[in-house]
Amino acid sequence: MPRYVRQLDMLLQQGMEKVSSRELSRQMGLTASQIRQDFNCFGGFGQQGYGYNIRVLRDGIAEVLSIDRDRTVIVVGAGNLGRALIANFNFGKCGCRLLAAFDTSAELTGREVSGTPVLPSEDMEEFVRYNNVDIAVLTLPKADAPYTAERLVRAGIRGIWNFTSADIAVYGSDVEIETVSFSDSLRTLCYYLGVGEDGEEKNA
Amino acid sequence: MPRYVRQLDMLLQQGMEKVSSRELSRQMGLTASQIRQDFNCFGGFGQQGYGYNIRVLRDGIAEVLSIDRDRTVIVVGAGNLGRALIANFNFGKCGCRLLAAFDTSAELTGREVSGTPVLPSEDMEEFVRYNNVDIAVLTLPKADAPYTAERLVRAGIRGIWNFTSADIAVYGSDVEIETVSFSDSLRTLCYYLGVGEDGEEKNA
DNA sequence: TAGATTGTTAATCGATTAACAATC
DNA sequence: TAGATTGTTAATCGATTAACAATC
Repeated sequence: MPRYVRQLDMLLQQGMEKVSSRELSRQMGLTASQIRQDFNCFGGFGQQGYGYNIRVLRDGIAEVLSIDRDRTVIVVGAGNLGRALIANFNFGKCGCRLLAAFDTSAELTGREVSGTPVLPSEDMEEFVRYNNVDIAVLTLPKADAPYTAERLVRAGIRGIWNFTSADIAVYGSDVEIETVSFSDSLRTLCYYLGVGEDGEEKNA
Repeated sequence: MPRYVRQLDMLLQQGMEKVSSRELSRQMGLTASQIRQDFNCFGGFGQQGYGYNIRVLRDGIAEVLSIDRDRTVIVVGAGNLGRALIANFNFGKCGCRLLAAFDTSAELTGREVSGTPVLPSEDMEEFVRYNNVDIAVLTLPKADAPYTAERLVRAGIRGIWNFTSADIAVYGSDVEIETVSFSDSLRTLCYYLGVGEDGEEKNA
């Protein structure tokens, strides 16, 4: 579903105003049928004989998906990955506002990265409580992840965007966890490479 | 599917030898039924009344998925994200071998990052051809992605692991593309946060 | 033999597709 | 009116689940 938002954003950027299910189907590799059905679940945004107004549709989906709700975010771990996200990732595009980053290293704290302050890890809980932070981005060493996640949950975090390969279990609390698994993704790619090599099915 | 490999690897690391479908189902949040069915597609690895030998099962799945085939990899773009992957991501775990990184910046080229040489972008095509590189990791600015992808494809790359938000279209060639979309992932997280807030369905 | 757990079939469920009437 | 394109229903397909006999 988020793919729709992404694609529609892209079309908006290109200055397009309307799009038909058929056109989108070509762009996204889905059936027109499926797209119409999906959009219809969200309530009727289309107009027969015309198509969909991209702006209206995009905001409608974002609304249903509760994107664009101005979530507050902190990055925990200002290593290469953390800094990459701070500097290059557009949090605003997802309705999120990055408030600060945290790190344990004295070398990093006190500085700013692309306008985002890097604060000492000790202040994290207080910051989360005081600023009512919604989401924590975990970009720290795997070993520190479970412990840090626990601290965040206790401080009242609502969602964890987990970039470590540690699997974060948060029993009992209703904190949402979204894990970005690089190895799953790379393995998927390797799998398709393999399929391409063999003649589809078996071929010892 | 790659999740199975990841979970089994984890169990191996913990020194476990066997696992039952029921146990795995609890760990992974799936039905035991589903797991048995999945594993059966790969050929019978289990033993009634005993369970599955983790080692045998893991290698069996990896075999079918054509993981562990010793793919060669280069990282294209040695910015924060590229360096984060070079330094922290375990390519070997996915059956991949990182050969080199490439960048346009003279400041970076010639150096090494965690033992991986960073080479000038001009040499990329030759390197890909000469070393028969399978996979290119795109961790460069979005604007440079399409052009660079084209160069790689012409040089004979077989798969692209795309970390940019550009969508890489490779018409005509059979190059596999796997895109890691941070914004899709974050939006998914935001969506679930929203669902948690409302009383499930409608609740204006 | 008794207990555990798989392999496999049949039943259920949901998602995708095809088709077409409704309507702009 | 004619053309385009949606909204929506019905048909198809595949994936998930439940159940149980086979067997270690």
